[in-house]
Amino acid sequence: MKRHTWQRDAVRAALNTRESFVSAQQLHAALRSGGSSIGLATVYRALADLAVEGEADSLQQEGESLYRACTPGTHHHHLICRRCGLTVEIEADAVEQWANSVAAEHGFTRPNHVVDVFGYCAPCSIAEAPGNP
Amino acid sequence: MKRHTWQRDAVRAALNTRESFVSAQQLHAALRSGGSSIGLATVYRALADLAVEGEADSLQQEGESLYRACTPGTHHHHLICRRCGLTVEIEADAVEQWANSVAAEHGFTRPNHVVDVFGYCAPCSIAEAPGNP
DNA sequence: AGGCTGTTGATAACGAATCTCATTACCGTT
DNA sequence: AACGGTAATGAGATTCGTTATCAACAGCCT
Repeated sequence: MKRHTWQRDAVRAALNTRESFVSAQQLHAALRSGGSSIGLATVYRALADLAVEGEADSLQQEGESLYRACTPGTHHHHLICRRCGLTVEIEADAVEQWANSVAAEHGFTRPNHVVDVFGYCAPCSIAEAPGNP
Repeated sequence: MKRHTWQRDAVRAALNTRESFVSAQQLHAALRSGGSSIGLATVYRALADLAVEGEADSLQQEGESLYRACTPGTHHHHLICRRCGLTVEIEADAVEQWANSVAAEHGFTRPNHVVDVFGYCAPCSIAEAPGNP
């Protein structure tokens, strides 16, 4: 049976204050520096649970898992700034259908897909323009 | 200046014999058990180079990097069997354009994208059918 | 052949993530 | 309100993929 703890709430709350993907370690550090005594393992467990329950999205980058709060119940993808991490949720019905049909064409069943778009957001495009180190 | 060594060739050759994604460690083990004395670090370096030069594709799964030989010079994505790893290269012009336009719509520049489709290939669909453990 | 220098490989070091297990505290029951 | 079982916690140890170190080696140019 599943229990309600202040630690889970703290992780969920901390995740909701951000609009970019963060690692478990970053979140743990932020919570600790905010005065919490939460443990690292608990942050990992809470994030994994949130991802399973559909309250958070996760992606892997450079060998670590990043998490972000998401609007539950909707299937969506992400547009992510490679520089500052700013993330926008995007819908892509056309891509969903393409993925399903390309899988079917090759005899694949139970299709899943990973679709993420990376780039430089408007502010970061200016900041990192050629000649602006 | 870049030098030509038998180790790089061995890694490239080993990669070309496979049509699924493999980890650096798997490749290293295969090469060693094939009589080679190549070092693990060298396999990592060779794979990283091949990926940069466009001779290999890479993806991250469960915290490790997997590599696969690819047809150089073409931009493509992958349809990957979650059970046996069988991989098919797929073209997706429509998805490229969608990615570019969705990035532009939100003011993002220099768009990249990660698009991979996972599923069960035909043989594995049968092997893992509900009721076939 | 000689020498410069990029490459190799055994090992150490690193870091993210997980496991262990004694302790804590949530929550339905009484 | 006290109880008790039991899921959750957290400090530390552990695992495992990957990278750094550095002396020895070997490719390539002259």
